This record gives sequence, C-alpha cells and structure tokens, in this order.
Amino acid sequence: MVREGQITTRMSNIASNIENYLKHLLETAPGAVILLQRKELAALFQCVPSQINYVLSTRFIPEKGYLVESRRGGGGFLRIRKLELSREKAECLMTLQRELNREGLSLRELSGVIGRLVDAGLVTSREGRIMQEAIRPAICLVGETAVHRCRVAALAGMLAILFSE
Amino acid sequence: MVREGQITTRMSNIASNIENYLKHLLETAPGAVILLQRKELAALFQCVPSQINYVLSTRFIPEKGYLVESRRGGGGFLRIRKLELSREKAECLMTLQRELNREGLSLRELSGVIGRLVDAGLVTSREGRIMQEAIRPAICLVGETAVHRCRVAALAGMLAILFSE
DNA sequence: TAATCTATGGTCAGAGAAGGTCAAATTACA
DNA sequence: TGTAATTTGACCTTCTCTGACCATAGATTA
Repeated sequence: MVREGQITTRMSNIASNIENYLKHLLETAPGAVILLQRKELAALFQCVPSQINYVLSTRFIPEKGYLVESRRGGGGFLRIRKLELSREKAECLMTLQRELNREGLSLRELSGVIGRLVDAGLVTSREGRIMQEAIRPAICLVGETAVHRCRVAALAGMLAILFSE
Repeated sequence: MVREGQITTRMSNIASNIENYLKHLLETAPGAVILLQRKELAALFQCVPSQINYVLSTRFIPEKGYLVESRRGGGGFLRIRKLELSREKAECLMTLQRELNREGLSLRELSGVIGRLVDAGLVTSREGRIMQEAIRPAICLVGETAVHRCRVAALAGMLAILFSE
C-alpha cells in the first residue's frame, strides 16, 4: 500500500519508470491525452508487453484520475487521458472512489453512492437511473465470459431506462 | 472504448483512413448521399477492392445509421447514405436492444449503439460518455474475478466522467 | 433474341497485427 | 519471514488486410 510522499527509497523498477514516463508525456501533451502503442512502449523499456497492462491497471485507473482506452488489431493503440479536475472536485472524487474500493462493499452501498450524487445535484435523476442500471447485477452471469455479458446486460438495462421516458 | 467521431487522434490504418474520407464526403454531400466506385476508391487508397467492403461492413452499417446500396457490372457503383433518425423514429432502436444478446457482438458494436443514441438526440453527450464508460472493459480487472469488480470499475469510471466536467 | 464478353461489385477464409488475460515465479518490503 | 508488488511468458481475442474465386449488369455479337 504505497502512498505518494512516503516513498523514500528506490523508484527503480520498470513499472515506476514507465509510470513516470507516461505521466511526463501527459503533462506536456496538449489536451492531456496521449496515444501510443503497447509494443513500442514495451520495446522502449525492454520489457514484455503485458508489463504495460500491469502499469496501466495499477497506476492509470479512474480512481487516480486517468481514463484508458484501447484498440486491438492493425493500427491498434492505447490512449491515456488525464482528467483535469478542480481541487474540490478532485477531492470529492477521491473520497467517493476510496469508498468504492473498500472490501466487501455491497450493491446497496454502491447504489447509495449514486443516490448521494443525485441528491447533491451532481447527477440528474435520469443519469442516476442510468448508472443504477449499469451496476445492477445481471442474473445468469456465470462463467468466464462474465465481463462481456456484464457489459451487454448493463447496456441493455440502460437502454431500457432511456426508452422508458 | 472508441466511439467514432469522438476520436481526436488515432493510429493510422487504411480502414480508418477510408472511413474518415467517406464520412467527410458524406458531411459535405447534399442530401447526405454519396455515389462512388469500389475500384476507384481502392485505387485512391492503394488497397485491394475487398478492403472497401471491409470498411463498409464494419463502419457503415445500419446500426450506425448508414445505408449502403450497390450495383455490379458495367457502370456499377456504391451508394452510401447517412440516415437522419428522428427522435420519434427511435423506437426502431428497440430492436437493437433485442439484438444485444446476439453472440459475437463486439464491444465496438455495443459502443456504436450508444453513439447512435447520442446522434439521435435520445441521449445527451454526457449521458453517452457515462454509458461508454459503463461498458468499457475495465482495464483494472487483472487477476480478479470479475463481475462485482466489473461493476465497481464501471461506477468508478462513470464517476470520473461526471467529475471531469 | 440468345449467347457471349467485359466490367463491376461480393464473399470468404486465412494470414498478419495489434492488444488482453492469467497465473506462476520472482523480488521488495515491513 | 510472510505479504504485497512486480515481472514474465504462454495463450487468447479482436481487428485489419489480402487474394482467390463468385455473381451480376450491361454491351456486343452471332
């Protein structure tokens, strides 16, 4: 459980080097967006490509204010975006997301987070319903294709909300 | 994931280049209809003719609001039309929802459905971004099993979207 | 008119080009 | 020394590109 500012010793592992490199790129990038290729980045740091995924999945997550998109196949890419948030918003977001990562968080509690956003006027009630639908547990999500099925179910539910108005 | 039209930068591949070219033509074409020949387009982009079919069948599909007609033989042609979908007609999209459970539906296709809703004015662009985030494959699911993490990741991503505005 | 020729576009399977996932092995740290 | 973070590679999925072969429309000719 490493927190910024507590690190006194080494930063000399590949993951941190890549992290720093990407953050530097993001700082100087117009729009705080960078576009790159996994294998090139891996080649640059002389590591296996999956190392890049490790870095992205541990350092460039929404909780930390980053959004990552990607595409496979020829012309594939990774796009990393740094969200530019005001101080208050960033803090509020942090708080909420810290809450999300607590262990054993129930669906009801997730749902509660959305409810509070609506109450606070940060999210319209319609947006709130869309989000509720997105996290509603879809029945029959057994097996390995669970994640994709989860997405399909979420989208189907969101469509239902949208069309019910 | 990637929603066409929101992309600001992209890795270059032939398919995307052709896609952009055609969309540009469509934007400036009276009646949102263009008429062209497969082999000429292929020659323009220095690719095999079937590449054109690939682009048409992956990017200019009804789900994304395009209609393609063609004719073979001498004087053959391709006609591509961008459909104007009125809000009233949007109930057609209900069919899409029925098709969401079709096997082999890719994330891009799911994403395309959302894009279509935005285009149709059924969904605000902000709502669209929320929804895109909800179906994006959580890149932070490494080594975890899955569905609940997926929901948490989706909500985290949606929060990030909401706070970035 | 029927047969044939020629100019198009269509289909499909396979190769190639990315990125994604998982779990075991290793390393760093408290 | 035990736990968490990192590193790696085998294997998977998705997207793109190509070419051989197919189908059709219109023009030409017998």
